[in-house]
Amino acid sequence: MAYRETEKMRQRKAQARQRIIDCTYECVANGGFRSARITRIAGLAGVATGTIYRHFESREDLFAEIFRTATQREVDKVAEALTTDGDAAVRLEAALRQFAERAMRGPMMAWALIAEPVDPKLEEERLVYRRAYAELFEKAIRDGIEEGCIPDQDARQSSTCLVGAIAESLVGPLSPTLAGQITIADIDKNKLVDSIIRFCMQGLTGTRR
Amino acid sequence: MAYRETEKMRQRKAQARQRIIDCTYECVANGGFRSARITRIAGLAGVATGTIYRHFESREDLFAEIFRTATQREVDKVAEALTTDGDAAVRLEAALRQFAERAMRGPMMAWALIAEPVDPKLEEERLVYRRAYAELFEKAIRDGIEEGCIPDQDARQSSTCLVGAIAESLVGPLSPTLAGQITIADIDKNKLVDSIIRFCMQGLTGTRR
DNA sequence: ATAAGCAGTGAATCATTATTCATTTCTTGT
DNA sequence: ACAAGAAATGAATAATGATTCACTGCTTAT
Repeated sequence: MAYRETEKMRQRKAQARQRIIDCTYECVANGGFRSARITRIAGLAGVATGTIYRHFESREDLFAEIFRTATQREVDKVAEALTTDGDAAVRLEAALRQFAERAMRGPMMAWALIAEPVDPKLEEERLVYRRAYAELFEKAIRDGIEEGCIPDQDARQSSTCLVGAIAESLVGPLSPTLAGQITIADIDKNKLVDSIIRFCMQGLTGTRR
Repeated sequence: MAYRETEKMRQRKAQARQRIIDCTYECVANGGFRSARITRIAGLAGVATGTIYRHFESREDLFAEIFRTATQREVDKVAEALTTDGDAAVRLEAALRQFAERAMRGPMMAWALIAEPVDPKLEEERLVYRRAYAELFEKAIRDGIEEGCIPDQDARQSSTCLVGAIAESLVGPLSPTLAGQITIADIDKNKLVDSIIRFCMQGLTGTRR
């Protein structure tokens, strides 16, 4: 035996893997999953197409990993927003705002995660992702019910409605035919986010403000 | 000139075309667009694959037509529900209920129309379709604002939220991996529809009931 | 009956990309 | 320096289904 995997090699491989991930992320953030061809990713990462398959089982697998990573990043941000000061209703509002605003800041990636037509395997990941958001919201709603700042309701159902209302409201503005071509003014973005949130908070609290 | 298209022939062609449409509809209602292969549709309709192309430009075109037909049927039903007696809020509630209940009655078709990943051209049709719903709701909301039974708000934005909240709430229960395998009891369906609608109506009116 | 022209046919073609794998290049321990 | 293995390569392959088109067979008007 002459060759034995060494630390240096392990690192080099890890780097290549990371480079592939980064380049895939970039491709997706640029044109969605559909347009992210293996050859293009390989080219960007400076490896041969075959090399991709030494690091990932398949294209779907690679995409699933990107999806999870990107998702986790977003979900974490929303979770973080839920830790701000204030009662549960205030925290929820902050979280909803975080969700919507981040989506508008990276529209193509948001579209890819929320609405782009994808293969069944990725679609499953997407359901997990939407569930993750819904669960965060659900928890906050329950807290609010306990605190008394949100009236009693089916927290799970309401959280699902929240995710749907936001996602639907964003799909139009995020659609890649529009995004990039039309630049949505910041003031419009704010108005959009505000009105989404008003609807959502009313839906939750049954209270106008 | 010896052959001239006659009424009989025109009808026969129209029949073939209709048969193709019907069979495509059936395929889609059974397994969504993705699984509706041209060969299968042709087989069901009792024509050769080539014949499909004498009636439709392409698969996408055929699908677009099915999509529009199926959509129109649904939108009409919702529009009809909006003509019932009562104030705008009551009418809206009836419409939302119609939307949700019909979706649960034909889950696979509903999924195909609402959530199935489809090609870009169909995706465009889908946006039109969602817009159509949103516009109906929007009109009703404006009516409600005038009547005074719904508080002043961005009707367009609210209508979008309504569509999103309902669609999202249904996606889980409609998902084809579940639908057909798990049979949702009628009582659960009713509960689901009720809680979706409660959220939506609160979101609109800012009033608990 | 016949010829002209259209409708129907379905096997063969095409297009698109992900994936493979025989070959080459690089690493390592002796 | 060398042999043993591992990693990288990328041209060739595979798989999938939509679409085509040269041909067959009806319909029609005379």
